[in-house]
Amino acid sequence: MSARPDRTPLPRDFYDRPVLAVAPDLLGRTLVRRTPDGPIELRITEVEAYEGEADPGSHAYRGRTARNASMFGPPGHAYVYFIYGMWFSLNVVCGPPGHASGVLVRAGEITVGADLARKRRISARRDAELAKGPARLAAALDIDRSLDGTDLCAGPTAPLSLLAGTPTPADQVSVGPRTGVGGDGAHHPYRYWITHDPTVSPYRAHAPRRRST
DNA sequence: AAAGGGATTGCCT
DNA sequence: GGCAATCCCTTTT
Repeated sequence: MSARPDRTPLPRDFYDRPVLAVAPDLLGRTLVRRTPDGPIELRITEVEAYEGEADPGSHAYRGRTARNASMFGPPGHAYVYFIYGMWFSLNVVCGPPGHASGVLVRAGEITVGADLARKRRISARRDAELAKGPARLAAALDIDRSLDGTDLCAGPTAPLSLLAGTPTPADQVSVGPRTGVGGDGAHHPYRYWITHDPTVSPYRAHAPRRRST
């Protein structure tokens, strides 16, 4: 028999570690989004690590701005950013204060409130597509910039929390290069997912860039 | 299954 | 001004 998911919030010190330790440890954890209509819960199946100011692929690379301020704050908080004119994505801030590292939550399985998620994800054909990809995940859970900076360790009245859930054994975790980042960083073990999980987003190589005229 | 282009706003140089 | 940690639809294999 499998153990029931642990409903205890992950403690602050869970996040106060190097991002490459935190990222794979987030797989299988439970993200809870509390909406006026009811809770939506998601089991995390895919994540990507961003190593702060030293990482060319990170939003923190060019230093602190109003947009990325949450990444420079204390660990265990959300960093939500707006991208491509229409989408939001959720990051979990980790590492000691000032490191500005975080984990992009890329995909997951909706375990509670699929009916609520589906209202915001009309185009999803199957339940596995509800949160397959970072912007889809944010849409399914009704996450936008108003949740930027949310304390993920807070109690059951918080709009967004991260519970211990069920950690994923190392032999069920796959590792690969990040999407969209070339050069040296491409070889680092930055992207983690639960092997063979149907909710993991398909790998896409870096899109070839078109020349401007 | 894979690949390409359009959508659409905010941010940084 | 140009691009961005993307998605979705269409076209092609």
